[in-house]
Amino acid sequence: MLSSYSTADKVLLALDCIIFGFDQHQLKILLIQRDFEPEKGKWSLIGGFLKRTETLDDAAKRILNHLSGLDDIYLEQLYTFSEVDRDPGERTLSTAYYALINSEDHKLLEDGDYTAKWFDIKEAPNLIFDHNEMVQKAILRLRRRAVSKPIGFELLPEKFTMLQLQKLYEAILDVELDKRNFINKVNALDILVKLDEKDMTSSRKGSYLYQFDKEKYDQKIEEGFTFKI
Amino acid sequence: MLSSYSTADKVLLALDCIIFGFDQHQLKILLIQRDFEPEKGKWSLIGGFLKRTETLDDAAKRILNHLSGLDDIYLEQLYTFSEVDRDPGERTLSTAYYALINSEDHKLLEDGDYTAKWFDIKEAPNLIFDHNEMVQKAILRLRRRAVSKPIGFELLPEKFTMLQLQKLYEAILDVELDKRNFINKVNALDILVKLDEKDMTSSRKGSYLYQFDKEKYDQKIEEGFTFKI
DNA sequence: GTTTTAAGTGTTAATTTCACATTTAACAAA
DNA sequence: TTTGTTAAATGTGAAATTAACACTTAAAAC
Repeated sequence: MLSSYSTADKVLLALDCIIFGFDQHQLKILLIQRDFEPEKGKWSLIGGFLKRTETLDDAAKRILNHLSGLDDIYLEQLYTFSEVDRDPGERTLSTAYYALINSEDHKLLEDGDYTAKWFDIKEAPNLIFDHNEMVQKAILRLRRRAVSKPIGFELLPEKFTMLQLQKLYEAILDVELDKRNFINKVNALDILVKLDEKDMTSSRKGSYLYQFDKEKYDQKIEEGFTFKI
Repeated sequence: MLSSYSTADKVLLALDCIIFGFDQHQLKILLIQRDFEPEKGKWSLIGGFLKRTETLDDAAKRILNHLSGLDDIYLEQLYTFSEVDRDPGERTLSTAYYALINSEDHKLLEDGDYTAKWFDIKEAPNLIFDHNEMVQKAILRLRRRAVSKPIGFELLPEKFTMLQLQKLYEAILDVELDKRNFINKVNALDILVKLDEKDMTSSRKGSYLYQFDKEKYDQKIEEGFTFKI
């Protein structure tokens, strides 16, 4: 027998964001140290509660916008966590989202409620509630997505070198890649524009900068192309 | 500023199940015709509301058990749908799950509240709310999962022929596969047991029955094996 | 014993992936 | 202005995987 609306229980629905960044070496996540109860002083994901008048995507955007001032952040819903006692306060479910931001370009906003800090995904502190589990799930999802969708570029500055792109994929996939094979593969995709501009910070010779060509990518997708790294 | 528990809104959380079956030819989904309001008479997924004392997985199992009497059904959380006006009744979010059941072995239970019926995924009627979207997402998820995890067997009887397995994958992936290549690939996985028993219903010669060997699969996974069809 | 029907089986070509080392551009130092 | 230094740029061949493809066999029906 299906429950009717009237007899069904209402619950609090929270939303937690795993915010990924990349610092040219390691994949990072942004965590906050809570200045409020419960679990004051502990590290956690950035989160908030869903409002009656917004979708989960809206709520995720709102929370990220509040943190960063940005509203063009890559976001994807991950999973809804529902253990009965996951939050010791009240019966609360939480839908986790993950976000990809270019941590170089984007300064984070200050907020009296918390201090935010980037952590290497391999060196993150223990988190409250089920947030560790959320992070693990997000890493796995990011790994699967990054090889089948061109979302990695969200973590890089608009212009990047091939080596940066390679290091990014190495960090996401937690593997070492061969330079020539990687470049050959990326070039074969034919979705990057090689600029006339060089990044001179890393060597005397300088290395060419590239840009993701979204229009070209979209067109190729229409023609049946599949992205695969 | 993060919302505190006290000011946060509570919402109804529904749960809808996309129940997949396979009839030797086509991938099917189980739908019900609602005998109750709202949307009485229309087709919809099987669903219910989350109770305060259960997890989403629990709720999904409860709903499926009520329908089928079974409690060993393959289940996976799909996505949480949250459009503000997705349910015209009350502000309701819905977490969609998909389930795989062997529709031959398992008789469905009767229920006064609705009539349940199997539909080819390609011939399903229009559904209420955002249920069409849920089904589409479930099909895509099933496609991705079925090639990387041995979940297809959940849709087959315990003993099956190679042709049945091939037809199943053809139905899931919506492609035609080459018989010899498919068998070679499956045999190379080395996770099936070939029985001494034949299915004589389909030909004079009869075709050998196979069984999925879960222990062997689990052991191979531990040794670093990856399933891939 | 002949026919019928679906089951069962293997090889080759094509493509993709992987491993691997030398040359080049730009600046710095002599 | 030559030489040294450093990271960037570049291609090929072997190995593995995937894709294409057609004939033989077992069992029952007649």
